Amino acid sequence: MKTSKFHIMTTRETPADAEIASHQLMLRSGMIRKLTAGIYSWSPLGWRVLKKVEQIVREEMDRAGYLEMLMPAVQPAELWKETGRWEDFGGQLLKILDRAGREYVFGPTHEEVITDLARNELRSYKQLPVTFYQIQTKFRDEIRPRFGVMRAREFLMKDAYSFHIDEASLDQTYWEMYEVYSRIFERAGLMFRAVRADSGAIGGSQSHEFHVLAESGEDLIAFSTDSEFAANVELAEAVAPAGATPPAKEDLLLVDTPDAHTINDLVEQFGLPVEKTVKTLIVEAAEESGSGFVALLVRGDHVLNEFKAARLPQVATPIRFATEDEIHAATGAGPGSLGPVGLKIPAVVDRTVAAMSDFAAGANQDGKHYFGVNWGRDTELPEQADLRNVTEGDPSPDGEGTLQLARGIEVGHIFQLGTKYSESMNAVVLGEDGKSHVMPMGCYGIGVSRIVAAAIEQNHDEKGICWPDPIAPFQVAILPMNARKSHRVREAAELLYADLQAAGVEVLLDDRNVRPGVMFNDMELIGIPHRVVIGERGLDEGVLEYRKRTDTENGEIPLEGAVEALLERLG
RNA sequence: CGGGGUGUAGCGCAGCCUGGUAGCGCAACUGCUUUGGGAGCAGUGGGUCGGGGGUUCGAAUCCCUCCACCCCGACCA
Repeated sequence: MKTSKFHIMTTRETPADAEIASHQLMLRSGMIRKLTAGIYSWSPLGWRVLKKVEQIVREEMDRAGYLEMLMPAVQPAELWKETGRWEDFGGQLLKILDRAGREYVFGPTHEEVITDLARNELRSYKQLPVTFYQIQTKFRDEIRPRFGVMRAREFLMKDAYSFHIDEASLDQTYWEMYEVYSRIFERAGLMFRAVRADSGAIGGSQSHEFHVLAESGEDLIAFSTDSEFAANVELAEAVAPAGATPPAKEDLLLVDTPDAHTINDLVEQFGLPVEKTVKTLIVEAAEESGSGFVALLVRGDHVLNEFKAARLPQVATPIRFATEDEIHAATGAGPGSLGPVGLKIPAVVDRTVAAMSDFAAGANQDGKHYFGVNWGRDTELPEQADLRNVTEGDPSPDGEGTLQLARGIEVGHIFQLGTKYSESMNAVVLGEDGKSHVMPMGCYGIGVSRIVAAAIEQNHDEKGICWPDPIAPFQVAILPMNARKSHRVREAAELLYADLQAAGVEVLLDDRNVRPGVMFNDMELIGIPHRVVIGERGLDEGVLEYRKRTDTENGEIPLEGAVEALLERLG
């Protein structure tokens, strides 16, 4: 491709409403253009990248023996009413009417359609297991679309669905899919982690999310230094401290702390180590507990995990923090002066807190704290539970290694659905035993368009995008210097261009009559991984200038055999 | 859905408070010069000032209303 024939639409200025790097760079490089909130056009340049990702996904799915198909984007409401999701899916479901006033949805996902197909087509266990997939535009009416195609309303997704005679078969395909997904992200050249996700209300089902690691990720994940363990921070267990609680060394001391209303104040004003402080949070109690409010205690530098807290039988669901007035009424003190000693309401302490000694906490009197608090001696140790978010350095819940934290962008999700849809839609086959069996199902999604944005988040610098080779729109950019004046340069560029194309390389020749700086900046912004500069100077010496996008220094390759030399570098 | 903000040339913005015939930078187009890191000079084109209504001799500017977009939150997991 030549730039003169390929619509390059780079911009120097950053659009005002783009916040994160990938969004800015996709707009500046001209990969996408916004049509309306959360809905984007993909330019010829962007489309090349999207197709690359799509093709990697397709090849790996095909290789695993999964069957590609295409389902309708527009689906009748009846199917969604059958599974109850017409109501349950919520506002993200885009409902549309046809001219006769019949109700439809624009598919945000396709469990209903595929299950309908399966119940009509699948009759015998001999046809199982089978996995169908499609790569298709989905629409979810996000409450707040943002970050460009990262969280768009319309997006490209690969969704797959598997059908089985029993749970064991489902489990087998599930783990197979886990490997397929891992290969896909590896092939795309991305750093990723498979993260165990919440099995949640559905219970017992396996579920993993695949996250591309990037600082701007919306999810915080914890993973072990030494094992495969990885989990969303909100779901990772904070392991109870090993070893016995250190013995008390200090006496209980009531201290005037008129200006200390937060843990920070306490640490700054009294020079206490934050690990020796405890904070007390008051939430509404479950009705049957009859106490009105419950205190939750975590170490000063720890963060209460609302998921974990909400699961406590003592705590009302949904979880609600007490107001300042309620706290006063329940404890006799303000929120900045609460603690376990002399507390009038029931409390639950984090397991880390339970193992602390000689710590500081509010005295339940305004403007006073106790220092040197010890369990048992100064107050009864309340019930213990895992209440906090894990932090970096915590032991891994699986006992191997310690936890590290990283931000991730969810680009894939695999799930053992079980019979949720097959049961409500009566998708059954005859088994070997001659009886009807409801088919357990799995579903497996990959956000194809999101991967493009995630890849940029993970691979960019101050000049622009740094595509991993496998998903770059072009592999090589040829920049002729002053081609207008130099027929030698022009000819050398055309020759190399033709030779690389003949060798099957995707190459972009910048034949625009623009200054070199423009070419350099555009090609770096667009992120083409390999750059060849052709100039009179080099031709005199029989060399071409070569530079990898992520390198900081220029290299040279001999004009003689340049194609072969380049092919080697493309890997 | 609640709160906040913004809509003026393709992009980024000023003008609005204090009403008087719409401007700057970048981009685009033409010509000449220039060509190893976003060129210089000269010239040109481009605007329903988000839409509708009102006040006024006169509205980008003031008032009402609708719409769109952005940010924070809630929701969702």
